Amino acid sequence: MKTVPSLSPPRAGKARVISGVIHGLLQGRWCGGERLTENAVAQIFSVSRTPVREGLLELAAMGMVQLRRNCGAILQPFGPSQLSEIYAVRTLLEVEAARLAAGRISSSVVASLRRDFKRLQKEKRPDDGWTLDQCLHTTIARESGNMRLAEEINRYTLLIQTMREAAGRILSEIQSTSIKEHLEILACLGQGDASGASVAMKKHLQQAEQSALAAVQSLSAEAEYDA
Amino acid sequence: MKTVPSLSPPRAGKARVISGVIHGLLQGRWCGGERLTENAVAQIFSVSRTPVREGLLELAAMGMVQLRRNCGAILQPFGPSQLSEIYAVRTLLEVEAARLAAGRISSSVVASLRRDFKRLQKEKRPDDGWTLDQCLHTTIARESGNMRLAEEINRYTLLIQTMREAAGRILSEIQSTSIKEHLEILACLGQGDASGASVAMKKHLQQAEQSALAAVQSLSAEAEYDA
DNA sequence: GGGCTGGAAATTGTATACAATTCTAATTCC
DNA sequence: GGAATTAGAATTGTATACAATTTCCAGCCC
Repeated sequence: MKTVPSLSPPRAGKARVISGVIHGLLQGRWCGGERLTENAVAQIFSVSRTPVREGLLELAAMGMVQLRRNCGAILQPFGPSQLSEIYAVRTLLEVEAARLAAGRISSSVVASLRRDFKRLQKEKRPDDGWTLDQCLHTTIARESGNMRLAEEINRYTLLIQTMREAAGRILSEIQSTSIKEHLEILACLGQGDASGASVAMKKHLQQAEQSALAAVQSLSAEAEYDA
Repeated sequence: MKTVPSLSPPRAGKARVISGVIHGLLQGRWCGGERLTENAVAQIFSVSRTPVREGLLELAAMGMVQLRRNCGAILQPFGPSQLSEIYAVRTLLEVEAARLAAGRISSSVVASLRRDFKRLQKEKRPDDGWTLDQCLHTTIARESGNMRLAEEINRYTLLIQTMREAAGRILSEIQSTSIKEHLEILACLGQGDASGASVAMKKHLQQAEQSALAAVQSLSAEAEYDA
C-alpha cells in the first residue's frame, strides 16, 4: 500500500535540532558561552530529549557546542575568527589531499570533472556550481589514497554545507567566479604536478574563505539590524 | 547521606560499548565489513539500545564504524594501513600546531614542561611518561592559537588513548626512550624555532607510529595464535 | 523463467518513564 | 559570621514502548 508522505518524517527531529542550533548561532540569536540544557532544546524544537541528545552529540563533533555533564551544552562562540580557524584546518587537510592526489588520480576522472566545469561555464547555473564544487573536493579527498584524511575533509565539507543551509541563501550568491580556480587545480592534477595542485588548492580555499567571511559578516550585520 | 559507590555507574554503558567494539576490532575478533545491528550490540554488552546508539555515533565520529540507516553499523577494517593513515593525519595536524606554537608559547610553560620531563628522566616511571606525553601534545595544540586545530588534535590524542586502553597493557611498554625527542621539541619551542619544532615533532610522531605499529602487529599475531 | 508487486519481518527513529548523579542552597553547628 | 552538611531540585544516563521506514522474500503476472 502506498502511504501518504507524512508531514514530519521520523528522523526530522535530530536534523531540525542540528540546523536550528547552527542557524541560531550564525544569526547571533544565541551568543557563545550560553548554556542550553537538553530539556530546553527539546522544548524549543518540540521534540523529545532523545533526538536532542543525538543532535547535540553531532554538534559537539562539529565543534559548535561543548558538552559538560550536568551543565548543559555550552554554545561555542561563532564569528569571523572561528570561521578563519575552520578554514585554516580545512586548508591544511585539503592542500595535503591535493598534493597526494596529484600522483594517483586517473586522467579519466580529471577529464570528466573538467568537462563538467566547462559545461557549467557555458550554462551558468549557480546551483550546480555548488554541488560540482563539492564533488571536486570530495573526489580529490578520495583520490588522496588516505581514507582517514578523506573522511576528515568530508566532515569539513559537510560542516560548511550545513552552515550554508542554515544561513539560507545568502552564502550561495558568490562562488560563481571560482570556475577558473577549479580548472587550474584540475590542470595541475592532470599533469601530476603535486606542488602546483597544492598551491592552486590553497588559493582556491583562500578565496572561498573570503566569500564565507563576507557572508558571515553580512549575516551578523543583519542580526544587528534586526535588534 | 553517603551512598555506596554503585557497581555499575550510570554512564558505564556507552563507554563499555565504545571500548568493547574497539577492543574487538583491534583483537581481530570482528573483521572489517561486518555489520552490527543496534540490537545485536545491545545484547552483546547487556545494555539497552540508547547507550548503544550514542556509542555507535561516537565510534562513527572516530571513524571506527560507518553508519548506514537500516543496515546496521558497518565495522571499518583496522590494521597497520589504517594505523598508518591515522598517524599521517595526526602528523599533519600536530606539525602545523608545533609550527604555530613556536611563535606564541610562553617560555614559562616551556620551562615547566621541560622540568617535568627532566624529573621523569631521573625517576623512571613509565606510567607518568604517557600522561606527560599527552600533556605535551595537548599544550602545544592549545598554544597553536587555533582552537579548532587544537580540538582536532585532541580528538586524535583521545583516539590513540582509547586504543591503548582497549588494547590493554601491550602498548604501554615502549615509549620510554622518547624523552629526548620531547626535550628537543621543547628546546625548539623555547627558542621560537618554528621549522625546528616542526621537524622535531614530525620525527617524534614517526617514532610513535613505529611503536604503535609494532604493538598492533603483536596484537594481531596474538589473535592469530588464539585462533 | 524473469521481473514486479505485496506484505511481513527487521531495523532504525522517537517518545516517555525512571534511576542515578551532581549542583544548589538552606540549615545547622562551631 | 563562616564553613560544613544535608535535603531538595535540576540534569543527565538508561531502559522500555511505540511509530515509521526500509529491506527482503514469497507469490504472482507477463
